[in-house]
Amino acid sequence: MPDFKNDQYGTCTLTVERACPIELAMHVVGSKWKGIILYLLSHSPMYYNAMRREIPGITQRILTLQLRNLEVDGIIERKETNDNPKKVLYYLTALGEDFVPVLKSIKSWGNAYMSKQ
Amino acid sequence: MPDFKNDQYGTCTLTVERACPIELAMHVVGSKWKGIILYLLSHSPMYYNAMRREIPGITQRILTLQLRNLEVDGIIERKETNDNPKKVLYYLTALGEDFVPVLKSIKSWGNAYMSKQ
DNA sequence: CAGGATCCCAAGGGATACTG
DNA sequence: CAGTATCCCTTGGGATCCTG
Repeated sequence: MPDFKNDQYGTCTLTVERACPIELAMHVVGSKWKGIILYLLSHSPMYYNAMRREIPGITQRILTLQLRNLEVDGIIERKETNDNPKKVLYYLTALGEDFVPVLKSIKSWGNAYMSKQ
Repeated sequence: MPDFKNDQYGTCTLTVERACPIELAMHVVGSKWKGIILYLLSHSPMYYNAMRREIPGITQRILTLQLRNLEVDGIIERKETNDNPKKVLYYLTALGEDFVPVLKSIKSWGNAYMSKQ
């Protein structure tokens, strides 16, 4: 888990709220790829390469990086199998599952947005 | 309005969906400050400097930049008064209003996240 | 009051090659 | 299969000063 006492979120100065749940949420999930990754995992746990195939534009480095970030932030977990070659399964934590409804509302708004262009 | 035919969202290659409403939504609102800005505007229209005061960490350049982006993307609108010196009022469009429930769910998840640290 | 202009920096992201 | 290792580049964001 990250140490929020020692980063920007520990000393958030926004006056409308005593803290910044929105900025915090944006920090955790608001990158180019995290939304898609979480959307995939909201349907079922997935192995690394399966995820890669479902997100054609992403590179291995970036996918691994984003997965690590989500893991550190407690949104997902990874589990290695004993197979050879080994496989790594990624899945949502309880916190990650809690985010699924948020993701759904983001998705439906995105769809409405696209239809209005 | 941006020309989505000529950017990445026009040729999105994600296979799970024919298009990427989530990536699109993240693109539109997923920056460090946009969430806060929209949250403020969800309560009431605001003048430029009032917004600045409510978001202490932001610089003028960045605030203006984010407001311009949101305006181009059709999420907010700006209206100048005839006062001297002039004032500029920012407020949500219908599309922006549609995003408010999304923002609320993001906020409540963020609060839950913070309480679990 | 609501910005524009300039300069600068760090982070996120991308391309490619390699490996236990 | 699931990553590392390098190298590079663009973008978001920040600091400071100036203005109609």
